[in-house]
Amino acid sequence: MARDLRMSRMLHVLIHMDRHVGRATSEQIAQMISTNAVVVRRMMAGLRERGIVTSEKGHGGGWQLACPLARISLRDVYEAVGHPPLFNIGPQADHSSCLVEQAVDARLDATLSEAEARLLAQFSAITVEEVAQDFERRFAESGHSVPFQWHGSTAQ
Amino acid sequence: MARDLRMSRMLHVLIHMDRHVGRATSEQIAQMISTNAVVVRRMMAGLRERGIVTSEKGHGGGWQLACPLARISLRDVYEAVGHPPLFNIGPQADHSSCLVEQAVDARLDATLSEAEARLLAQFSAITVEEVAQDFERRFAESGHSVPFQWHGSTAQ
DNA sequence: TCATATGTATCATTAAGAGTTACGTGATTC
DNA sequence: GAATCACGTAACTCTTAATGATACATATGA
Repeated sequence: MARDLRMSRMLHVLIHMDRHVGRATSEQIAQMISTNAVVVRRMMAGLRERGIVTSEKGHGGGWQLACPLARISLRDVYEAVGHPPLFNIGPQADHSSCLVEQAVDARLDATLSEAEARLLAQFSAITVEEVAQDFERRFAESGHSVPFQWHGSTAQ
Repeated sequence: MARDLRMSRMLHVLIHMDRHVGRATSEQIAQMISTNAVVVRRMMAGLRERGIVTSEKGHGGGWQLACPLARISLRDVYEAVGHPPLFNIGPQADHSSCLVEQAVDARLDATLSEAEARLLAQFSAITVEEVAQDFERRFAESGHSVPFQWHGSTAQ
């Protein structure tokens, strides 16, 4: 597919959850981001392992934030969804016996690694709360009457 | 597929071509990078348009460097192979009416755009000649008797 | 005129994310 | 304790983009 959407989608979900009363089911979350409940559980599993969200089974179950958005960085979310490869370009994974190819791969790897480190540092410096505030500004400018646009069915 | 290999492969090819006497056919180049001659022509077309290489048809034809490696930056090569998307992560391409999603996408796009600009600046600052010198160092340390490891059949 | 090599359209293959179905397990409600 | 709800997860299919392969046209040189 085009590219990995998990980080973007999880940020979207986390901010909605922060404004969501009580628990949200996988089905409700799936409707927020226009996808399937199984896809949601797959993504959320990584966040649960890191203590960002909790899940409960059975009646009244679902997902809930386990910490304030101010304590979650974009880096945390990136790692939680499985730290997918950042770049779409780069050398082949396997090693060649050709010294030219080795030199090219090494130089490209080094350049990309440096860029990756810088980008991850940026992610570390941005909290989900900051992004939520971006949304608040947009909302204030829009003049809507609800704190966010709720796509799915009403909360439990 | 895993990721876009064109930039890496083209760098590999350009350095080989710089050490190659006369013209190299698509078939010979394809063997250098273990692929198909048509794939090579597809990649090289972009380089020809930018004046990096020239091509000749018929007997004795093939590809030839049109300028010294010192005049070609990694950025030039990146653009020549069609500037493929740099990142494997990011928001969905289409726009949503959800203000939360808009805020997330905008913040992510901004962060990635900044990272992209920095990486492209890095690419602009590195010439293919520098990478060729990386190879020369590796070669000197390896103690081989030929200036590079030629994978294909002997040159014309 | 024939062999050679590029130019290109068209289709097949491949890899990874995303989507879907099916079924198991635990928790709540009745 | 039976039914229902919701997560947990395995095992598929679908989609997309890069890559690989085939076929054929065109141009060039021997």
